Amino acid sequence: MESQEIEKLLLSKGVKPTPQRMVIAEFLIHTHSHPTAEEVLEEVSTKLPCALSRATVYNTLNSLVQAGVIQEVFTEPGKTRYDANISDHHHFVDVKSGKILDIPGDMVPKLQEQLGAKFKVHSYQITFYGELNEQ
Amino acid sequence: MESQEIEKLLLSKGVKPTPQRMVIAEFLIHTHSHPTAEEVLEEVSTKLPCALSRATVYNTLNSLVQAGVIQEVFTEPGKTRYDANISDHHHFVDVKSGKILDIPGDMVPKLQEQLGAKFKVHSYQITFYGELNEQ
DNA sequence: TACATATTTAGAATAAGTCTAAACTGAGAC
DNA sequence: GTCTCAGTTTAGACTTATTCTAAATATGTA
Ligand SMILES: [Mn+2]
Ligand SMILES: [Mn+2]
Ligand SMILES: [Zn+2]
Ligand SMILES: [Zn+2]
Repeated sequence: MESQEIEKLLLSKGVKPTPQRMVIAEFLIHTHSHPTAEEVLEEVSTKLPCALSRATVYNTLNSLVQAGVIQEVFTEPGKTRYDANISDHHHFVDVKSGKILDIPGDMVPKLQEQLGAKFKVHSYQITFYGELNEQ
Repeated sequence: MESQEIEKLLLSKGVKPTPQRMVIAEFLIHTHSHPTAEEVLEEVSTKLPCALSRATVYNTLNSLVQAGVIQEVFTEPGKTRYDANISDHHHFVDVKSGKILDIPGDMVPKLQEQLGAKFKVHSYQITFYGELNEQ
């Protein structure tokens, strides 16, 4: 995605595209690594001429979640990860490498209607733990 | 479950049933509330004639997870919850009350085989977020 | 009893995340 | 062009969940 498209995306979601927000959003949109806030800070601060504070990283991540530009991913205790892929998808944790891969929503059956009348499901999240097979 | 059964359970899993471990295991086995470590400490320390330290609560919870007597449940960032229900099941978070309910595994289709040859799934966890309907 | 080992303890340390109050920025109003 | 003000960023303090540490206790065995 081009920088200009990202700028338009933020504007369309009501987030003012400041330089700090732009570089964080660009990083998230261009990676598939599901980084933590700390990883975002490390990666992004090198690409910036000026300093970038921890508070701004957290503020920006929370704003982008709020605005629906990115989502939080919980796969392990004590750490929140961030994901610019907001399409219908789930996650596969390779327990060997710790890598987190996207599993498209259509690779699993739809579960929205499975729980009957008692539960009104807004959303659901499947986390798979396992190993990537060779090749 | 009787106290003696719980004692046998711990012994069978190689966990020595000390008084602290017993009272923590009993509390977890008798609740459906998916408590945090802090909640376990609060609840259990009132039932004990002596003091119970935070470290022992965390050590015991980790030992019980290790031994397969209980499992960790991640439904929100920054908090680990504990669950003595180790049967095949998933979780429903009522976003109004915050309550976490068990969803038996057979209420959703089996997903083990869905991901094809590339992924070897050891386990998976579905978290539903939504509302409980009336009645 | 004596010794070794496992367990528990209080409190220090760490790490993720939030809050605060001051400094900075940029878009109008004049 | 300066003034003003709301919004943003900042460094660092703070909070909270969890782990670590080193000393004290309990347990099991010889
Ligand atoms: Mn992608
Ligand atoms: Mn039950
Ligand atoms: Zn993803
Ligand atoms: Zn459960």
